[in-house]
Amino acid sequence: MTKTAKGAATRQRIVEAAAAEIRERGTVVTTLDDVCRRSGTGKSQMFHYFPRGREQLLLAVTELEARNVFDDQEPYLSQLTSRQAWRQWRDVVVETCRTQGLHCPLGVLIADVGRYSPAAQAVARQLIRRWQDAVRAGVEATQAAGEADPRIDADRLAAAVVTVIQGGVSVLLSTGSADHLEIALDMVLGPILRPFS
Amino acid sequence: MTKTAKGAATRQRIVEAAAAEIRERGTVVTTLDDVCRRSGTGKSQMFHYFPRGREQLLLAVTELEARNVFDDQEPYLSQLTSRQAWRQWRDVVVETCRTQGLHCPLGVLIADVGRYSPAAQAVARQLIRRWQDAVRAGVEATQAAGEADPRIDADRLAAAVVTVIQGGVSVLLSTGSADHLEIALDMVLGPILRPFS
DNA sequence: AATTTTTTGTACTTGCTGGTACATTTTGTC
DNA sequence: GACAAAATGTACCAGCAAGTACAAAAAATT
Repeated sequence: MTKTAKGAATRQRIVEAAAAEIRERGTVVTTLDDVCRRSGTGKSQMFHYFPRGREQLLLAVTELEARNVFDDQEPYLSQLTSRQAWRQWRDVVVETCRTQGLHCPLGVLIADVGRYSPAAQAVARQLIRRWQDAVRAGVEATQAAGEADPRIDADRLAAAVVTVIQGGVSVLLSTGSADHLEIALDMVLGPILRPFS
Repeated sequence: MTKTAKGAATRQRIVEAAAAEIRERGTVVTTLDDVCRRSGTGKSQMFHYFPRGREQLLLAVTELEARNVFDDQEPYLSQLTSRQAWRQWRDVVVETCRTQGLHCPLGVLIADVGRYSPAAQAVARQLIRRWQDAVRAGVEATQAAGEADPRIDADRLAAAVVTVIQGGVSVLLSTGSADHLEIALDMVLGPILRPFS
């Protein structure tokens, strides 16, 4: 489909425009024409690079956002070895969600897109999996460093963390407040934030 | 708008048909014609009882579902005084979500409708509030009965519980599995499920 | 029974959105 | 520079879904 550098650039512009549009206004109300306008392209390109149309574009957006979200967090996640690092990470997560508010890509992604196309659902599932793995690795590293109770089940804790984040974002979407996220995250992270004796 | 019993009945049929349709197939793909067909009415009635159209209907559905969800849970919630009752409630929540799966009205509601109309958002917010209040009352009752650690902050725990449920449903929607819900709920309920000394 | 109000049926309009057709330009290749 | 392939511009189509117009039937009111 894409054979030249120019083409690749155009394709990318389209995906990024779509992602931005969706982040700002939501999936349902974002139209292909909006995306074309924003990316400075026409329907022609649209269907040239995404022959299966809207569905295919949404999938590409989903993948892009999944990458973005993960790349954003990765540097923090890979250094979770001390209680202090955890505390910092907690703050980053809450703050990111709070400021991005309704535009939280992860929220939009999983809540919105995932439900309607099996392919996008698979992407969402994979993102959750990776996210959870990264958190689990962090827990294990902290345990290995002797900074956390070794009796903590790292994978269960990680599962709870991603669930709580997802829920917090969800509540944020309907209430506009990140309080729930903060409270629940604190509670779940409790065992690892508090010193163990 | 509605002056006679017959009219009220029709109006109700419309809302219920819409709710069912949305539960089964989702908000985005549900059309007014679908609702008319299912309720055995015509556009004429539709706009007679909901002059502001689709938006107004969705709001009515949101309110209906909010009532339903809460009425379902209320009997359980009001009797949360023993650790055993909590364990039972936990099972009911998980099981309900698991079997209802993608059709979970709460999930659909808050994730789907809430984001697009301020009015619906208000309803969602109120539902969360009531739900959280009920859980908090349960925690306090359990503490009063001497079955739970009095040092637990009831409101924070309640906030975490609703967050976790919301998140669990959200994850369920994209992964199809209720495992996350179960794990996170267990973890958050930990302090109240385990005997304290 | 007359009349006014409410309820309902039918047919239509309008606007938008995903998607297509096809011609034209640009780009890479020999 | 010729030729093929890729990229792009313009114009269009088909369908669908929200919403409207208006008249007819059914109830309520007197």
